[in-house]
Amino acid sequence: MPELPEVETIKRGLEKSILGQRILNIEIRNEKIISSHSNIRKASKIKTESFIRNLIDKKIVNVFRRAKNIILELSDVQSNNKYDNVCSAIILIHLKMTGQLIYNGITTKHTHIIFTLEKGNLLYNDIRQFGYVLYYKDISEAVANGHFEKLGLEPFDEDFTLIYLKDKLAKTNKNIKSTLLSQAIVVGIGNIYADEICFVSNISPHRICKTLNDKEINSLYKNINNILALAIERGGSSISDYKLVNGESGRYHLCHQVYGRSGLACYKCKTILTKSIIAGRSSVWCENCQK
DNA sequence: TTCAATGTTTAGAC
DNA sequence: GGTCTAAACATTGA
Repeated sequence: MPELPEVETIKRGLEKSILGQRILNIEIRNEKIISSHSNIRKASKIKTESFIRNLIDKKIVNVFRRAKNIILELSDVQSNNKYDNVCSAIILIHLKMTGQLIYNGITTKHTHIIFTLEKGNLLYNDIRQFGYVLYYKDISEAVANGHFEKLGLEPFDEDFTLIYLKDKLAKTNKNIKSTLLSQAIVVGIGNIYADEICFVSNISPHRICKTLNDKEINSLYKNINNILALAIERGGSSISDYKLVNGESGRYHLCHQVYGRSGLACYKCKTILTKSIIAGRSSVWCENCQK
């Protein structure tokens, strides 16, 4: 569930709740979460101990988002120098399908990590356990370990221009739905927002990118920005497990035009919405409005 | 009991 | 090399 609007909402929630706090204790209930995917089966006691040793007593000084990743930047607090906020570690978090970061929540059987901070607890919950919470010395170490490798531009980056999108799509021989999901051109769009963006742009999810005309790409470009921005404004879409850091639900799912509406009438033309499987994921669209 | 669910990566086929 | 599909990860709920 967490796509860019949800991850951005969580990032903003973390800024309000945990920024400036020191990590007093860390309880790891599920070691798998702190091992990156390729290392899943190498989880060990040593890994857990070094994870805790590397992070404990440090202060959370920055929260960043890159694509659907959340990065907490930490600094040492041994010195009293208030300017000594040099990054001494990062925590790289990916929520995948069902990860949650909840401040001062109630632990459940799906709570895998508990960070005890000076003023409260931060819980990492994850029903399906696909997500991860990783320690790295710094961003460059994360990059060296293969993170952020095939990511395109951030949709709100000034480099993400109409010209850039046109140029990339003109070279892409696959359909628009799988292209949006791939993160290769623009990051942050998942299954929900891909369907919503295609619908509002009147583009079928099956359309091959290089066949899109100028008018269609203009519309796509505008709607990528508008829909993601509006969804952030509404705190994201809560369709199953997604919650804000304060435990509340988002409100953007109330605005969904097509996601989850297969078999129901199109809000624009009343045609029954169609469901196709594209890139292994369900896609809901209107055969009449989307060409 | 079977199927599908928000993300990402990988393997194999063409 | 490009692109497609299926499968993998683990759990829940319809």
